[in-house]
Amino acid sequence: MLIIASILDIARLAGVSKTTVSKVLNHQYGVHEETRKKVWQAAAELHYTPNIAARALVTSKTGVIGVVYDSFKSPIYNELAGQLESQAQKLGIHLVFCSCNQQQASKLHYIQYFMGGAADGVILFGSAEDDDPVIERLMAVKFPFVVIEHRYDQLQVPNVLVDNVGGAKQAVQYLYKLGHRHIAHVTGNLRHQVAVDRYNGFKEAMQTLGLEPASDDFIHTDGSIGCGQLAAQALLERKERPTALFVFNDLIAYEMIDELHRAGLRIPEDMSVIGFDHLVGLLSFKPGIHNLTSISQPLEKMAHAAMDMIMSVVSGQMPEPISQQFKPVLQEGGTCQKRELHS
Amino acid sequence: MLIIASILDIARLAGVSKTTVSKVLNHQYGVHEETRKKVWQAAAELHYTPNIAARALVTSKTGVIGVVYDSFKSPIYNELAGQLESQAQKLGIHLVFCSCNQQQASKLHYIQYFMGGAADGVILFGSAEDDDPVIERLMAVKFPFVVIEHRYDQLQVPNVLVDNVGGAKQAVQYLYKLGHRHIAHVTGNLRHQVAVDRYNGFKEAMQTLGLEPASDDFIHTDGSIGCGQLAAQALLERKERPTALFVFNDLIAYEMIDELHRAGLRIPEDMSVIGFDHLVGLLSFKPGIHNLTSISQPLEKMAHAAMDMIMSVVSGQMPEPISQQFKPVLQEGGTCQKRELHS
DNA sequence: TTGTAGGCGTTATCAC
DNA sequence: GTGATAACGCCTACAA
Repeated sequence: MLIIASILDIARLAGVSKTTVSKVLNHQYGVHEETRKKVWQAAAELHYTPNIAARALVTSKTGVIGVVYDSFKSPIYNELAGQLESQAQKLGIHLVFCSCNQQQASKLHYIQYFMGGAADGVILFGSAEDDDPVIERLMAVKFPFVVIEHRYDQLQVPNVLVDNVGGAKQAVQYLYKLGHRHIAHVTGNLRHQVAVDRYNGFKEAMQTLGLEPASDDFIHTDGSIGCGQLAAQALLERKERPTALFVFNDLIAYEMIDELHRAGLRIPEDMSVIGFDHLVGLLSFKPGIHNLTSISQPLEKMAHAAMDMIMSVVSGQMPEPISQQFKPVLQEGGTCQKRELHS
Repeated sequence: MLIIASILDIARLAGVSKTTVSKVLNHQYGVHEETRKKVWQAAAELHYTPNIAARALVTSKTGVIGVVYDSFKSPIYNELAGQLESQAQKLGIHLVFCSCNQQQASKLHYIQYFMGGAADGVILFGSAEDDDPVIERLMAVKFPFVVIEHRYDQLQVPNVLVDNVGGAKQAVQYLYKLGHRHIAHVTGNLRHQVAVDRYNGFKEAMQTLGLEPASDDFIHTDGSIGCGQLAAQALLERKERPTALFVFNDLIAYEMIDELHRAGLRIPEDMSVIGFDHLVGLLSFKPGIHNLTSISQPLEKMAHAAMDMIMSVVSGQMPEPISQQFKPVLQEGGTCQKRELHS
């Protein structure tokens, strides 16, 4: 039922051979002006659409890079998507995105789809701990890929990431300078490398400062929507509360602030809160009570680096350096407050 | 350099023919148990990845539906993406998303990519007025597609949409019942059908109620980030202000509220505001001062309908009905207030 | 300047 | 149960 015309159809209509049509459609050299016109006219008339499957089959190039997400739900991913798009547009290549909705099987399927000729390379986004089979697979067949957010210390994997450990340390040091001594950490899903890194950064910074967080100064979440409410409730139940919170990311921080607020706590008077990601700019259109203090990621630079990397991997050379780490920056908002030390 | 194994490689390693390998990998019937085992083992050993380009070439089926956005920037699109993903997962098919960043040329390229064998059909998202060449193209070659948000009264185009005219009318009637008589409308980008429909709905409802909006009761925006600030400033400059605003969408409404607030106006005491899209649920993690009153779209139902439609179009039959319209629902928040009539 | 022929990796038809 | 062989639509030597 589909009436997509092929080169052969054009050739017949224009009264020339397939080769000539192909030449006109691509290289455009060594063809008579007359013939060329006829071919273009026939192509237009037939609404010719090149079959990229067939073309990819013979050239093994599609001009497309696939991007695989864990989920479309996180605003930070969306922001990065926009940045990647801009870069891609400049480079004249095209990006297609997909989300595996946290399902590993689905992720593998998409990878296969891309490996099997739908893309020249993939950008993997996220740091789920069970990503390893996917990475192994890609490495085994030497399919071009770049990872964003995950960290591979052993393997030679092209990746761009943010120094999450350092970012967490910055947060702790900042709170310390403000006079806070009892600081709690609300973790993300520790099955993701990002969450582990921020967790470790927190612990290290605390130890360096001579502070020993108690076990209940770690409030664990799974990073899902609504987990901030639960975390806040857990916090509220304690008799002795910390004076400051370093929260895995802004989403959770906002959720917690909302819940703490509801319970009558004032931010930052009763509790200082610092997040991660610095989504405040992104959400500026929604006027909030609080302008969250947060650690920001240089998304534009990261997108740029990731695109450069994938392009060079696709063209056959390992990027130099193979891994790029970016420094996050603390952005002061209005959710942290100085604290007198004689508390 | 890529070392992706083919069926031929497996055949050699397993000591059988290509045909047999193909049978094992797909149909799984009429092959000896012994042989089957050998083939699977060889496939695993070689990290076999089917070449979907080649497969698509002969079967003209990919199991993938392409989704084309105007932009990744709008939160409502993301929400819908999530819904579509859920539906697709249930149906066992895969979705890849791309955004043309408002560039028509880019959109055409993606369409060609999908038409040329990367997908079995496409879902088009948005209602830019210059989409027509894309639609024409798809119709000319009878490539399966479904449109969300655009409205085609003349053409037989499979589409799902929200009754934007009706939604706008609801908003006006609601404000009228609250006692408002001087109502202004902040438009979206009128080059998009959605914006035009809401604009028309507003005008019709006003006329029906015997209210005649002045020309400066229409504040025009292009729908871009930051346009709400400008709209609010335009509003503030006027000597005689309306008592209520019907705003094209929630983003703009939030931006305006923010700006009006800054200028000392209280919402809803000094100005009632109603938006469209009902993003409040989506942004619930960021505690705001205001819980916006808004017209909500039944995104889940729409995603469901769109997926059903594209599946039936792909399988060769026109969906019945060819167009599905959904009713938006007014969700009361805290940004609209009763107004005494003796103003 | 133009045309012929071969092959990319897969599936499908039809012999053996 | 198994294996040749012919497409699918395209590109690209190489030949005319």
